Amino acid sequence: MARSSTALHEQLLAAALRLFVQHGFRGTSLADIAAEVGCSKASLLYHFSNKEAILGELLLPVGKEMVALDARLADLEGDAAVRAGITGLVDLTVRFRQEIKVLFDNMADATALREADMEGLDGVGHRLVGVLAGGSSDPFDRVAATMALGGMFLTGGGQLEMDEETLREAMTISALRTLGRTPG
Amino acid sequence: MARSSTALHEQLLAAALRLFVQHGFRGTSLADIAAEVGCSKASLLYHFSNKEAILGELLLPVGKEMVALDARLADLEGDAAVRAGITGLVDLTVRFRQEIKVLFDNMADATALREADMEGLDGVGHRLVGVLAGGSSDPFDRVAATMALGGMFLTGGGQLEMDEETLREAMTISALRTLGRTPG
DNA sequence: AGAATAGCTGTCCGATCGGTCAGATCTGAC
DNA sequence: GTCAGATCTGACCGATCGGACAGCTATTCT
Repeated sequence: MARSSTALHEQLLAAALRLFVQHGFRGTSLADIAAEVGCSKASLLYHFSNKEAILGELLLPVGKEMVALDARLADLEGDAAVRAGITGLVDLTVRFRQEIKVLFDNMADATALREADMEGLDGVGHRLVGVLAGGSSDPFDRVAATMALGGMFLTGGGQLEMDEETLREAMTISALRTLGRTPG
Repeated sequence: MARSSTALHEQLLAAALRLFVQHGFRGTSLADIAAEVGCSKASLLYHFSNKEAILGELLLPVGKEMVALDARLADLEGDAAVRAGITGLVDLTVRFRQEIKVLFDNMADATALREADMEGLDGVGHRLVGVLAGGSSDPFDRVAATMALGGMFLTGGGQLEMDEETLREAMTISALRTLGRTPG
């Protein structure tokens, strides 16, 4: 077979993601990942320089998109910012269900992300809460914003099996409600 | 000093909780916990038969109260069940902020809980979603319920520093909104 | 055909981890 | 004082982990 090597690389990534979601980063050994795809541990370390590199390659796309969303929201204000924030977060959540769970579980371990150009990722959580709270620093608004944000992440990471369209709509409307805003 | 031994026992529990929240169960070593309170690893293992026993002693109270809440809700129906569910969850979340985070991070590892009389804990999450969804199996309702539930757990586990009364009120109202219900 | 390169593996290593154990120290009861 | 039991500790052990390395194989290029 011609490009079976590249195939293995992505098989390993998929297996790692699966195992990281199930057992956590620290709860998954290199041997586990290798065994999942039926290759040797040494072969795994041929494709990835070390364990953190797997995590990095897995989370870099999500991280980049979160930072991009964050930057996009910085130009907006008030109601427009809140709605754009929810739309963007719902989109991210639906597209990267498992990755987001892994990302937030292992934020502290993901040194690889910070060693990339991802320093911007650190404060993104707090800034998103700020946006969803409509810029308000009122405790009530911030709790609502944190709940909307947390709920989306947990719903996305959860094993809810339903068609993407319904999930998007349900998450959007529920989040708007949590923030005390009417849909539309 | 008289009962310094009992004091050490609880110092160890507090240190373990702190470290489990920060670095996770697997990311915390027995040596870390012992060092945090300045005693030897062997002394730690004198107070707790093994690492899981620490987790168990830390999570058993929360687990019991979650099962108790679950049982209490089983007798209710409709709107009353939803509101009692939210009240109960808010109460639990406020009282056991950190423990809940640890509980959900390490549900799979917490064999100790299942070895206690806590088998009832397994399905409690799904049942609570069912209650908050008002018994409905509509996908929309279940997403909203999951978001309200997830939001509360994440808000509670988060490091939001605010007075307990405000937090209770904000969480209750936000959760009711998420579920499309009017407060009061 | 032969060289070179990429892909893959078995084997080994140092570090760390959870846990054991025999013994030191301390305490209160008599 | 001394005895018993509780508390605490240093030293040690087997297992596991992340990672290094030298070599095997197959493909591709000249």
